[in-house]
Amino acid sequence: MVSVESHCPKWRRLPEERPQQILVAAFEVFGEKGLAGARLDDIAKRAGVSKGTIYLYFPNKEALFKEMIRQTVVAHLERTERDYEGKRGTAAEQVREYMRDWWNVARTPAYQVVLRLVIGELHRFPELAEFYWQEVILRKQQLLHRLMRRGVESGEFRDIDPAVAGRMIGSMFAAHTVWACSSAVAPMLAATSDAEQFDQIMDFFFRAVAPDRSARRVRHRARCQ
Amino acid sequence: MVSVESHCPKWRRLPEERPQQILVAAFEVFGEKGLAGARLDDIAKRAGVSKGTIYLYFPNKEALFKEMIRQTVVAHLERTERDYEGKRGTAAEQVREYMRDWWNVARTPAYQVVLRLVIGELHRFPELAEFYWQEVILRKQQLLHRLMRRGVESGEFRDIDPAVAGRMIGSMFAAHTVWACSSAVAPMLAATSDAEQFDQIMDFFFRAVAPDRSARRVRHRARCQ
Amino acid sequence: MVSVESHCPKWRRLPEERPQQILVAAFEVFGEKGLAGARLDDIAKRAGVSKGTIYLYFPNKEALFKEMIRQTVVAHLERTERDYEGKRGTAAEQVREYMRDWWNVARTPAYQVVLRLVIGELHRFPELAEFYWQEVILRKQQLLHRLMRRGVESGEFRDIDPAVAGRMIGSMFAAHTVWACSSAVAPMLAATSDAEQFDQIMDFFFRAVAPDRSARRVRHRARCQ
Amino acid sequence: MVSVESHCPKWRRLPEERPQQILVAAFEVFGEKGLAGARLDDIAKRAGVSKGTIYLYFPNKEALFKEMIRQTVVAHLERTERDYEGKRGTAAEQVREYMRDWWNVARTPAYQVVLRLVIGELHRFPELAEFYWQEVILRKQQLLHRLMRRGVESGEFRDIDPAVAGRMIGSMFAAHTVWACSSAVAPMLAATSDAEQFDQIMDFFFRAVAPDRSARRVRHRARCQ
DNA sequence: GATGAATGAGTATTCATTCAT
DNA sequence: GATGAATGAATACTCATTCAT
Repeated sequence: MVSVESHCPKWRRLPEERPQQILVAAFEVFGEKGLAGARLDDIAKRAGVSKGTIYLYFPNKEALFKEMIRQTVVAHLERTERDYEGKRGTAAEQVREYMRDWWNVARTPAYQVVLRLVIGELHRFPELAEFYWQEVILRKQQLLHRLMRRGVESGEFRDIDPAVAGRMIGSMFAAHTVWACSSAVAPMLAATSDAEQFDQIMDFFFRAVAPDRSARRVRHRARCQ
Repeated sequence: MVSVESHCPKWRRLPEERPQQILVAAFEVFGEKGLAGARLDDIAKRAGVSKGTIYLYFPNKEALFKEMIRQTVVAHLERTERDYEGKRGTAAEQVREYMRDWWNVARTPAYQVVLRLVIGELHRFPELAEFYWQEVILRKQQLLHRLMRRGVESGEFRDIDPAVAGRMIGSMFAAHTVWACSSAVAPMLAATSDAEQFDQIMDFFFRAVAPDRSARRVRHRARCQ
Repeated sequence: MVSVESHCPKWRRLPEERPQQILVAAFEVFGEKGLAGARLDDIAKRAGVSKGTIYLYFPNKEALFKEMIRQTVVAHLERTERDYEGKRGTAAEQVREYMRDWWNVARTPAYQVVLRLVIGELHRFPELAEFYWQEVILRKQQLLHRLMRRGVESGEFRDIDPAVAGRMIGSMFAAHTVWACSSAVAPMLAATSDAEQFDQIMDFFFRAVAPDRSARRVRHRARCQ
Repeated sequence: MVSVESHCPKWRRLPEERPQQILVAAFEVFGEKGLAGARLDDIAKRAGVSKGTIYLYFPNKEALFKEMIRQTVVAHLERTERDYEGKRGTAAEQVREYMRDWWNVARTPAYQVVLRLVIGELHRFPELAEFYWQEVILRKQQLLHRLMRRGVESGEFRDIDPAVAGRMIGSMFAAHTVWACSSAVAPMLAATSDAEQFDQIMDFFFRAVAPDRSARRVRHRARCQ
């Protein structure tokens, strides 16, 4: 978890855990109420500090919100980002393992809160959106691309564009994650356990990328770069 | 399009087009600012009525928001909901046609606005979420289930659980739609045209539900329609 | 008294006397507390309106302050600005009459409040300072210049630079006026009635501009232009 | 310069130059922002101490303000207050010399800052106003009275009430000084140099107090000193 | 019906003051 | 003594809601 002052030198030195307390409280309250709905009073109360103290560490409500997103996402990244390419196993095994990690993280209440906030309010903070894109989505997709490409080369997968494959599995994961935390569509998943959902997605995915019947070996084509 | 007073008898008769003007304006402003960020002044101004007039037709801001969602969704339903079972063609053809309709609707700016609002704020309005579930998601899924079941029975598709298949294609559609309107992940789709995205999803889907190797061949038609 | 909306079209139509009520209350509170010390709650209470109503007519506290100054000064101008040149009488008589008008106005509590505010806070509002200079000080001085010049030409006064004469009598008036409302120096004037003060100033002034002993007629010199 | 603790025993011993540092910083900040506009943070920062340290030497912001005024004024007094009665020269010469000293001091930026603060905010601090009256104004006027009385007795001046003469020249000086530092009326003085202004005031003054025509001639010396 | 002036509760933000270290 | 983190009362400003016209 990256500490606060590494991002913005204008915030004062943290005299212990104050910024973390505040961010934790902010996470809860923003998660419940959204950006506009959250009251600084509530955040302060939940953090066990006074309202003024928040302003000692964050210049305003928006900065607090953005830092909360940033830090949660960073924490998430650090928890999931490992080098899967150095690992042993078939490409399929690696993809499955990587997606399982992602799935586990995505089941986290914290992740779901961030996800809802990201979808609902990120478009108002372009730099934050850019950060999210660069550090979260792009990195995830790039790793997936590498794994898929290896699988294509080894003949485990058919000759699918890795970017398309990454997007497809990403889309299924993202939607299932949002649905899981959205009351509106939760009933759709009610009868299916988390583990089943994961297996269903992976099974669906592997079938879609399974090698064509006739060709075990795939020719490297131009678009695979 | 369902008229306003059918939902709530306490709203007065519509004496021309007042409620529609207001809802249209509300749609724009809520879409830009979200529920909490939208100001009734702005909605009134954009609707060309006075702020007080809004209260002649809607008891408060939340009701206006809910009615806007409801009506947009209803309009959307009416535009897409047709009986695909009576149609001719293979199950795959019918699925593809149905999904194309859905895709076209989902590309609509209006739909994307609703989608963002739904994800961000629907959890605060349980009855609305219930309505959304019943009238949008469930109906869509049930139709898909029927089409899938027919395809399975006819041997066009492998023996997949129709609910799972519906969920998978739904998840891909939903995520691609959200992404298209979310600045955070928009770059991921930038290089791919709408038509390509649709084809990629459908191709991916049909491969995943294709009958097993040993079973009878399914005629794949030129997938560029 | 110039009405409010003639200055700034962005303020809404005044639906009777609302802006005046507010300005009158603002005048009192600002006069007692100064710009920073005045609370909008107090102004609203004293005006008999709610706090929000103030914002219906004035975009913020500063604008209210500035408008109050502007309007008081304008009112003052309209009360004093007459054409003294068309009047009959010697230049000395006209000067005396004009200064008496000024004196009377300057004794007004309102004027003293404005004066203190002007000296204390005007330097933060350059446009307002410019307005004050153009509309109040410059106009007064220019009229004085004309009167003095006539007196010099007619031989009633010695060949004094009208600008200097205007500045001198202005300085005495200004200081006496500030002193009268300043607790710090009020004791200095305590023993002297208003009428006496006026007579003393005028007597002092006329002696200082009295023609030189030897010359009844004054030669027009270059600097009198 | 009167040291701090002679005024208020509750302030602790000065352990070097701390209080002076603070007062100097306070002078600058109060001068720029006024009483209410000045922030203790800024004063502390400019003094190079922590905010808490200010409270070691001054019980609160107002006391700091008052002490600053007091000390500036005292310093001013000590710089100008000399015994002019023991000096040689005519009364007119002594008046001129005394006024020149005053004028020089009044041109000081520091004095102008104090002047603005005094006019704008002194009315809220009656004891400070009393102090100002006793120590600044009264002492100045009394010395002027003595000089004037001597001049009247010697026939240099006409038989004018010394208090009135003192008030008149004081009023001209005060106003010119305020004007010089007030953006609102600064243009009025722009074309006239400091030295010219002084000469104009003194010339105007000496003419107004010159002995009547019939009385004995007063030697007017080259008024350009 | 329609208006828009009026309301006042609600909230972000500031800053003088305190006090544990 | 000195610090500066913490406090929370104070206050400008907003905006959903009401209601007299």
